[in-house]
Parts: sequence; C-alpha cells; structure tokens
Amino acid sequence: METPQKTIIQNGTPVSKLKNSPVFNYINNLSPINSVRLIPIAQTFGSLSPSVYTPPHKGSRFKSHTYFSDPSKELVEEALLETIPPEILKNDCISTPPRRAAANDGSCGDGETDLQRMCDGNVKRKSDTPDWETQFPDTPEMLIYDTLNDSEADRCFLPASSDSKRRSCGGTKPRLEPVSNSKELADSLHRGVRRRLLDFEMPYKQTSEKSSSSCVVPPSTVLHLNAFAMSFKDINVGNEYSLSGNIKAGLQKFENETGEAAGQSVVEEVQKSSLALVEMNQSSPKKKRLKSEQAGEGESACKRCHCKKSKCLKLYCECFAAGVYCLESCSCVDCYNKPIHEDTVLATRKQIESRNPIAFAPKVIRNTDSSIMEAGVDASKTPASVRHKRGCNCRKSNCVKKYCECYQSGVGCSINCRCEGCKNAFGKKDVSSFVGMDIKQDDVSETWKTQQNNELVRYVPLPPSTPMLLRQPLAQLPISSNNMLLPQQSQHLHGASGSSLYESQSFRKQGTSLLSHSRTEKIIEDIENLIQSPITNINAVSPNSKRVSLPHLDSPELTPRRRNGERKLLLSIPTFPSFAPHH
DNA sequence: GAGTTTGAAACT
DNA sequence: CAGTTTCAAACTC
Repeated sequence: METPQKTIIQNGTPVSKLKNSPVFNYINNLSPINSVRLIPIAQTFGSLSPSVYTPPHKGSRFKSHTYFSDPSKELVEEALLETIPPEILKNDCISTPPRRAAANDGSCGDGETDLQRMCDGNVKRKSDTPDWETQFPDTPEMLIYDTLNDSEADRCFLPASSDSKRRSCGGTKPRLEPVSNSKELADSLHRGVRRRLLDFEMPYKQTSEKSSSSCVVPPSTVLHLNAFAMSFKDINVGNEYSLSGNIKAGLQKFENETGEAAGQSVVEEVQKSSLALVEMNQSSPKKKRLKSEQAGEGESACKRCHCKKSKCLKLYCECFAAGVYCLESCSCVDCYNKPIHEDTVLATRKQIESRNPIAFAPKVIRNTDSSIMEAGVDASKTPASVRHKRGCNCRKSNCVKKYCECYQSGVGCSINCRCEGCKNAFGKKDVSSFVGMDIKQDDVSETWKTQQNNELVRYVPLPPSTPMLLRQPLAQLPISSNNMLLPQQSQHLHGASGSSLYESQSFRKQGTSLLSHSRTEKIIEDIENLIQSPITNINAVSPNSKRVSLPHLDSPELTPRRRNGERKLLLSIPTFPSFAPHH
C-alpha cells in the first residue's frame, strides 16, 4: 500500500530517487503486506479499539517507559504521528492493506471488500491531493478531525448518556472539528467505509444504510497508531518475526542519508510496513483462536463464540463482550446477540453497564508511570506501560496460560492482580509493577511464543471501546479525534519498547528531523492537554464492588492541570464498538 | 472431538 | 463484601 506521501517530492528529492534508495528497497522487501493474509477484522473492533483505557497521567507517555526515556524517542513518536497522513489516521486503511484479490467469500467478505473500497478511495484521494500536509497545515487540527464522516455517522451508534449522545452521529450532527477538508475526507470515506454498527440509542440512527457485511468493519479510526505502534511491539516482543529489527537494520543502512527527505522516506516506509503489521495485529483473544484455523478459510475466519447457555448476552460471550454481533459461523446456541434482537442486546448491555460501568471497557490499559513514581523506582526500568485494567485472579495457572487475562493479553501482572504464584513472563505481579520489565524475546516464555506464533501474531488485545467510556465527557477522554487515545498512541509507541526501531539512533535522528520544533511543541502541548484530562467520572468501583480499579486515578499526579487556552482536541466522538450484524 | 481445567462473570 | 455458582475459553488427552 502506498501512502499519499509517496507521491510527494520531498525537498526536491524525486520520488523515483527515494524509491531507489537502499532503505526503501530494503524495507519494502521486508514488508509482509503481500504475504500476510489479512485477518478479517470483523468483530475485532476491540483489537482495533482506541479505547484502551489510559489513566490520564500527565507526562506518562514520555517518562514512564523504560525504553523511551530518551526524549528523542518522543520526537520520533511525534514524527510518526505527524507523518502518518490524515487519510490514514482518519480511516481504516492503515489497518487494511491492499487486498485486491480479497474474495468476498462469506460473512466476512463484505467487510473486507468494503475496506478495500475504502482504501481504494484513499488511493484515489492520494492522487488528488498528494500533499496532505498542505491540506493539513496545522497538525494538531489534523488530530481533531471528526471521527465520523457523514457516511459513518449514518451507521454509528451513540452512547446513551444524554450529554454526549448527540455529539457524534447522525446526519444532522454538527461537524465538531475544524478539519478544513473534512468534507473531502468524508467523501473519501464515503467511497469506502461500510460498517454496521449497533445503534446505541442513536438519535439519528439510520438503519437503512446498514450494509450487508456480516463482519463488522472496525470503527474506522480506531486502530491506527495504536495498532501501528503496537505492531512493533507485538512483532518484536512476541514474534520471532521482527520487522522492527529489520527496519532498524534498514535504517542503519540508511544512516548515511540525512535530511528530511530521507527521514520522510524512512517514516513512510515505516508506515508502510506498519500497515502489514497492523493487519497482523487485528485480532482479539477470541479471534486468535481462529487464526490458526483460518488459513484457507473464508467466512470462518471470523471469530466465533461457542456459548450455549448465556444466549450470548453476557460477558461470557466474547462476541458480546467485544461489542459485536455473533456471526452465523458462531457455534452459539440460542443466540440473542444478533441484529434482530438488537433491543435485547442493548438492554442487556445497559444492564451490564449499570452493574459495572466499565464492563465493556478495554481490559488492557495503558498503565502510566504513576505507580512507578509512587514506587520510587527508576522509570527507566519500568516499561510496564500496559496492564490489565483489573488484574487477574489466577490461582492455578501461575499466569502462564491464557486462562490468565494478563498473560493472554501479553501484559504483565500488576499490583492489581491477585494472582498466586505469578510467573507471568511479561511481568510478575510483585515485581513488574514497579521494576522494569525489560521483556526481551528471550524472556517471554516459549509457551507463550508458541501460542502466539501459532496464531500468526502476538497480540495484545485492545478491548473495545464502549459507550460507557464514551459517555464520559469527551473532553475528559484522552481520545483523539481519530478515535485514538493519544497517550496510548505514544504509549503504544512506548510499548514498542522492545523494538529496536526506537533504539536506532539513526531513526531517531530521522524522525526528529521531520518535525519543526514549533510544530512538535504544539503537538506535544495538545497531547499533554489531553493527557491531563482526567477520566475522573468513570466509576472506578463497580456497583457490586467488583474489582474495576482504575489504577492510579487517585494519584495526585493525575490531578488535571489544564493549561491556558486549553485546546480541546477531543471534539469528536469516537466510534463506538459495533455490534456487527451479519446474516 | 470429548472431557477437564481454569478463572471471569454472575449470582446469592 | 465475600462466598458460591455459572459459564465459556483454554487446555489436555
């Protein structure tokens, strides 16, 4: 897949020259885009979700991660963030590499085709507007784009809360952001995105446009940098296949080249490669199981549940928990998690949320350095940026099997865990919460690696965003306008901690060079504003006193500290998890 | 593929 | 709030 920038002549450097550059060829050869089978992302909005809950911890993204204490790395993040074309940020294309030959072979096929169309739209747009920066001169504004274009708005659903329900969807919804050419972007997406989203009390619901896709196409802006960044981590940490390492090698080869054009090229290629990685990471715990089965399968590639008694209306059902409808390919019995039972589904979901407001919240959160700071441990040794939101409660599995949600998610146990005999390879409860978890590949258990390799990719599931979360005042959610929790973006990038990519001085150099200082500062300031935004009104305690702790929210460090002229980047409502109707 | 184990979710 | 039950995924054979 090409990015729009590829047609750009950077600093007078012809595209052809860039394409002939060693790194371009090298990385291009590394790109698995052509070889990786697209994992249907139906029902996987969880994995694509931006709503990995991130405690709003000021500055955490820059300091918390062991591997990224170097400020220059932050700049790399910014560079990556900035470099990714808004078209990509704004839609799913980053998660949907070209799949020209994708067959519409069943329940998942439509969604795939839709995605393809969407990407086609982007390609088209690319040719129309080769220089996205020109059109988005103000990068922060680029981040403020409206998540939902008109087309999407027709399909999206809204959170139930009154204060926010009208902020995102519907044809009459106000355009909430200043993206100058949002119309064009919307048009672009109109050409592509088709999603079937469950309408949660959507006042402007328009069901007529529901597509026939049986697998939900994840909320279009949901993945992106999260997955982009995660992809590095995932691949590097969890898989034998280490693209980032290869990128690093390529970058080293590229080290002699300097200048923005070169840097731009590097980042372009990184983005390009990320597309494949993102693709590889479109999975959920449930889906993973299917990955090993899906080779050569079509429809069956969609994840399925096997519920027998829950009617797929409880969190036992992963489909339901993920906020998607069950597929026909599910082997569930007496399933109510289907479009025809939409009301039931909604009611049930509401009920569950009434019990536990974050029941549908991501299970894996971006932990911050607050615990680290509190523990007085050198932050440089604490890469444990990701933790299970509630922690596990394992007693027999030693947190080394997928019974353990932490382990399953590829994250270390934390102080929130009540596990016994924790041997979590990603970080033991009593240690990793505070002490650096310099997880190298060798540190990850062979079991886990084997498991993950069997599933094609290692995946740190990013559970679905939920209406609950989004019912919170948006300004308090660190969710970017493209449905990404900005801190998470960075933390995902941080999460790429193991990635040697970011250890590449050359890359840092290149990435840094991409940003003008003023722009960088502006971006950082905006993001910091977001980070400072508290999510204080998320009930951290479930009504039934279940463990729903949101770590460190009480930390004084989390005290919101708004700056003057606070720019609310979160002017749009992220797409909600979709219950994907299917046949 | 059936049976077992496991721990989250749900219930009391 | 704690203990118990239910449930479905993960795992084993």
